[in-house]
Amino acid sequence: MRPYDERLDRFLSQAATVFATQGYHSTTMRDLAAATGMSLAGMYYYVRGKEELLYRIQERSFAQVLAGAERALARGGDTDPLERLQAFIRHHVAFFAAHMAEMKVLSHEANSLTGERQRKVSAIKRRYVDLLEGLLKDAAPDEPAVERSAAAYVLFGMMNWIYNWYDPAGEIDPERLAGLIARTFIGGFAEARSTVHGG
Amino acid sequence: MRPYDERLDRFLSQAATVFATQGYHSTTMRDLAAATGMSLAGMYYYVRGKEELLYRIQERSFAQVLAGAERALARGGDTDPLERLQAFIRHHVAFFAAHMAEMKVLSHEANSLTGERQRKVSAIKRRYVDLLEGLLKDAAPDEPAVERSAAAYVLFGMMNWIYNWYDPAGEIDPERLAGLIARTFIGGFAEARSTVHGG
DNA sequence: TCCGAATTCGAACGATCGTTCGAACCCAAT
DNA sequence: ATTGGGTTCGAACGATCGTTCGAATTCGGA
Repeated sequence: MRPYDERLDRFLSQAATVFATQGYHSTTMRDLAAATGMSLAGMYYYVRGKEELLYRIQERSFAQVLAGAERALARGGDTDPLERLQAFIRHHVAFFAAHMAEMKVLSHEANSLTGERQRKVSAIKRRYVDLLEGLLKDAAPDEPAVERSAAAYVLFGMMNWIYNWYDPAGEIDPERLAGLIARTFIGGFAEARSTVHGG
Repeated sequence: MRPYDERLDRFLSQAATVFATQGYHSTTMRDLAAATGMSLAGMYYYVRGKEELLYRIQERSFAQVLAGAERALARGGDTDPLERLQAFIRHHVAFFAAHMAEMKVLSHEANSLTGERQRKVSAIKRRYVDLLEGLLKDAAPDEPAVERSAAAYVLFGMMNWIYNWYDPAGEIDPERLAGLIARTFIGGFAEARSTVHGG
């Protein structure tokens, strides 16, 4: 990897940490200069502007989590729909916990991009949501599409909200949290199915 | 109600809508003036500044949802822990759906306040979280406090995330969504308990 | 050692922000 | 008609923002 790319990567990671802590809009380019040790003008050698910086962070993180999820599903080799669903959840939570800053920026600043950049990130998000909805379709084929879509977002809510409260270094390690969420959703998912259609 | 208070209330509601749409930080006082029909300087007769405007919105919404939850629990008269938990969930989701703008501002701009104002809103939030944790304690007395706290935040994630995707005027009406979330969590909650402690 | 490209940076620009201030306006009571 | 407090507003201020530009610096290959 070229020195330029390494420095860019470091820059993106450091910026993600600042964005996660202060929020995108209240972070100034001067804050980023102070946090990275670069000069104010120097950052513009690596990035066209503040919004492209946010875009690069979001695009990189989303591509990673999407590729990671597909890898986790392929590696598992599972054929049981519920086990595949569980694998997806475990990967998402584990990745989230391991990359809190980037994932917080991805979740919390989802509407901070504009125009073409907004559209590009939304396209990746769509693929990721589709991936989960496909898993839910295999797990509950008789479910109406509307409820399945709602269930997908309910699950994403459980998982993405953790940037608001979870401390990866606290008492609950990421694997335990992933298990808690997976059991809560899958258990409730099965329960809801039998309740909705049976009574 | 005095005309002044009515105009203030209208102002807070309109401002909440703009904050919910554009985000707090990228909303300018000039945007608010245009949306409310007031002049730029005129708004300062009702509010000390932009941050106090956000504070008034958050404080008002949080007080409402907290009081509403306590009322819903008292009115229900339920003694069964699971039914009380369900009543809490139904109220929270229904209130959220009925006041999307304010609740989005409350959820998404939770860290946009500073100093004393931040502390005051956090204090109300603490009371609200404690209320839910108390319900969870009644529903699962043997659960360790750490897991119960995590479960509370997982539930809040399911419920508060809806500002990212839910359309109250869409195919799923609020009651149906509340039912979906309540069944998902309570079903999974029971499932998780038996799984964790049983094997 | 020297050269040219890659990289860094101090200093400044124009734009936009939140806020302020004093005057103007409205309206019920005198 | 006049007063006076409640309410609105045009205009401007100082601060801070993202960005730019040309010069300075660094550094590997000849």
